[in-house]
Amino acid sequence: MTILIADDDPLTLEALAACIADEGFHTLSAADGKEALDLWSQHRPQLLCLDIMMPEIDGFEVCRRVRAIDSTVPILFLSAKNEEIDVVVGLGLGADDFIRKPFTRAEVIARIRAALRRAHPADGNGRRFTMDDLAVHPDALLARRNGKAIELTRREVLMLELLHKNAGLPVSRDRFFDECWGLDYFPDSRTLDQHVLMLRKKIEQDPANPRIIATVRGVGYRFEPSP
Amino acid sequence: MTILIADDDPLTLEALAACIADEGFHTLSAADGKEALDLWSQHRPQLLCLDIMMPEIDGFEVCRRVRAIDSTVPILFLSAKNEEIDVVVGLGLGADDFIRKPFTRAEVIARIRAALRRAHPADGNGRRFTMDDLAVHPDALLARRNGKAIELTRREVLMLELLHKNAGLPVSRDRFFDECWGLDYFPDSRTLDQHVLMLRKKIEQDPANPRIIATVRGVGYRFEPSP
DNA sequence: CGATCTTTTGACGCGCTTTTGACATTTCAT
DNA sequence: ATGAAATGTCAAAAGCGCGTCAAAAGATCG
Repeated sequence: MTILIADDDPLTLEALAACIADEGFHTLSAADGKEALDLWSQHRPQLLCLDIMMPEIDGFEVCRRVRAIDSTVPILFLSAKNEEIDVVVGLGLGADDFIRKPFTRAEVIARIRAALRRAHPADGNGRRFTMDDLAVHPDALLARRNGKAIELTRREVLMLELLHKNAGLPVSRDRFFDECWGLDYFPDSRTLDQHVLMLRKKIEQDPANPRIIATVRGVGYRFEPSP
Repeated sequence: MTILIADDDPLTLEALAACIADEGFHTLSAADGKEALDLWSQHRPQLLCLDIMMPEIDGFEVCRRVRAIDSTVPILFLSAKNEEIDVVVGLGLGADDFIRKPFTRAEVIARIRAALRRAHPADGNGRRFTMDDLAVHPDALLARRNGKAIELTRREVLMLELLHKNAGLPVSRDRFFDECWGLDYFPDSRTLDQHVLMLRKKIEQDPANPRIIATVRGVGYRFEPSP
């Protein structure tokens, strides 16, 4: 698996390359947009991490030209400012994610892996877990009971994964928000309940008597595996 | 659980300490890098929140020196409004997260909890204590006798924890209110008795002859472990 | 742009938890 | 034994968390 990194600051470039290489990926390093395009056309890496601000050809332009030829390869942007992120979204460049500076090692790796999973669902096809008689395929956004498929949304899958990871223990409402939404997200009202409601309607045999997602009043919810 | 905070601005330091202490953590406050290092080596807190800009020894340097000895303790950085953070430093230093000023109370707490979860994945899972033949799982809001689950409310769990912490000693009614309700709470009437009544009904084999929660007339209640 | 799916929000009601006050019972000092 | 203070008990009231629905807002895709 090869990853192309482009950044005009040599120190950042080197640090990023080291940290990505540590995880077992091959890395290609480009110091500007032109070099990035050259390396891309020569090696066709499986993922690109582009700094936005680069001399001559900036990250946006690299993205545009790559997208003209390959509309599926995952492209992540590195950005220092919030305005830049807005631009990424606004331009509809087909960016897959952005990583805000300053970033931590763990965050970079996590976002790269997530983007790769989305791009190559086949690699994760084996990934699945069960909750009682429900088989959940997180990458396919699907669950199955008795072979019958149940479609799930991304957030629903995240919630099920979190519950499954903590089988037998209650997961607090705060943790749901932290891990399924984001550390800086604090919704006002009945958002979480609403998602639980939808989930129960989809995955419970009898949504009025939930057996997979139990309420723990004053705390949150719990998945209690059947014996 | 002890958290070290370092910031050279006394107002920020105090505000942070207050909001972290409110969540039930112990806090150590340092006004500069040197003090932070001293406190760290004396107390070995479980997490560090470091301001980056500090006189003499800055946050990065504190991190470097701590990391030289402990490579796993979570370290979060506080970064001022428009401060550009050195990406390379962040990547190389093993920073666990960055909190940008101005931050909200909820965000700080969420990031601290997330970092602690990553560092101690199993914490809370095994938390339990026994009171005679009753096994109490405080995080699950559950107690078990002979494998049979007894559901508890949060307040009931707090009361049992307090009694267990003071096994063999009477706990005054005032202390119950201080530790299970709040320091500024003074109920009018039979609130505490009522809760003891409910607890006994739930957890005593014979609620009329309580063996776990004994009354200490004129003082409060006591848990006397069986020999 | 509009169509559709997902997510968020506000209003409302139910039921569990907590609080309260009336009254019964126990305990201890006199 | 007797009365006062402390605690036990009960049932009703108050408070609050959660479930539910419908509608708005936002995202996604052609």
